Amino acid sequence: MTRTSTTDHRQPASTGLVGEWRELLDRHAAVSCALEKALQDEHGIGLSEFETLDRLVDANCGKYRMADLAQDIYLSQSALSRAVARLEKDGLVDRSVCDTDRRGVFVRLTDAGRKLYDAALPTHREVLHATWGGGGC
Amino acid sequence: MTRTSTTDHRQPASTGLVGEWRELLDRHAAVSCALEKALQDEHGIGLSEFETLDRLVDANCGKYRMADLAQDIYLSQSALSRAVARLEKDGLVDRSVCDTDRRGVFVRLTDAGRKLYDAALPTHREVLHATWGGGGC
DNA sequence: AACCATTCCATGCACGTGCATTCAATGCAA
DNA sequence: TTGCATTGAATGCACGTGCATGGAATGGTT
Repeated sequence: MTRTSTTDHRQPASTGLVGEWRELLDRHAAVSCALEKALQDEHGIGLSEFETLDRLVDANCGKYRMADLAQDIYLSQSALSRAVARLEKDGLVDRSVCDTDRRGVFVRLTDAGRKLYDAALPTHREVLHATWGGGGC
Repeated sequence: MTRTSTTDHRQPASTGLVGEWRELLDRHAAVSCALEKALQDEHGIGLSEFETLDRLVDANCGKYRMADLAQDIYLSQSALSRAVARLEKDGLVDRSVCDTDRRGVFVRLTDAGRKLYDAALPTHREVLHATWGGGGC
C-alpha cells in the first residue's frame, strides 16, 4: 500500500504526536486570536486579562496571592505582574500588601471587575464555540 | 448529586469545551516555550523559523510562494515575512522574485538551511515528547 | 494608452512577553 | 544584633507579533 504518488507529502507528520502538536498550534492561533479581538473590541481587555479575572472569580476568600496566581495560570511571573497592573489601572482589580509577609501581594476583584467579567463571559463562550472547529481569525 | 462542598470550584469549567481550551492553553505555553528555548540554544533559530523551514522541506519543487506558505502555517502574513527575513539573513533560505508575476516571491531552502533543519529535527522531536505530558518550561 | 481596483509583500508603530536584574522583606545562622 | 542567602514582585531591555499602511505589479475597463 505504499503509494508512490507525488502529492502525499505531509502525511507522515500529520499523524502521531507531531501531528497533534501541529493541530494544537493551528487551533491555538485561530482561537486565541479570535478571543483576543472579541474581548478587546467588546470589553476592552485582552485574553491574558480575561484569564486572570477568571482565576480571581473563584478565589476562595476573594483574595489571591500573586505567587499562587502565577501557578494557576499559563502566564509567567512578569507577564502576570503586568497583566494585573493593567487590570488595576482600569479599576477592575486592586492590589494590597499581605500583612504577615509584606513581600506578598494580594490581588482582589473589584465590583467593576466582577461586573465586566460577567459581561465578558458570554462573549468568551460564544467565540470559543464558534472558532473551536476551525475558521476564526 | 449536587454537592454543596466549598472546595469544588473550578470543576464545572474543567469539563467540556472550556476545560479543553484551558488545557490547550497550558500545554501550548509549556511546549512552545520549551521548544523555543531548545531550538534557540542548540541551533540558533526560533520556533517560527523552524516551522517555516519544516514547510519548505516538503515543498514540491523546492520553491514555495510566500502567499501559499502563509496559508499552510499558523503565522500571519507579516510574521511570516519577518521570519523569512531572519532565515534569509542567516543564509538558511533565499528569496527570488517570480518571473510570471513579479509581485510574488519564492522562498527556497538553501543547503545550509536543509542541513540545519536536519540537525534541529531530533531536538524538536525530543523536546516534544518530553514536554507533551506536562512539565516543560 | 490611461485609470482604477486588487493582489503581494515589506515595514513603521504600538504592545505584550521572556529574561535578567533590582529592590524590599523575610528567615536563619553566627 | 549583624550578616547573608532566599523569596516575592516590579521593571529595563530586546524581541516577535498584529494591525494598518505603503509601494510595486497586475488585470480589467473605458
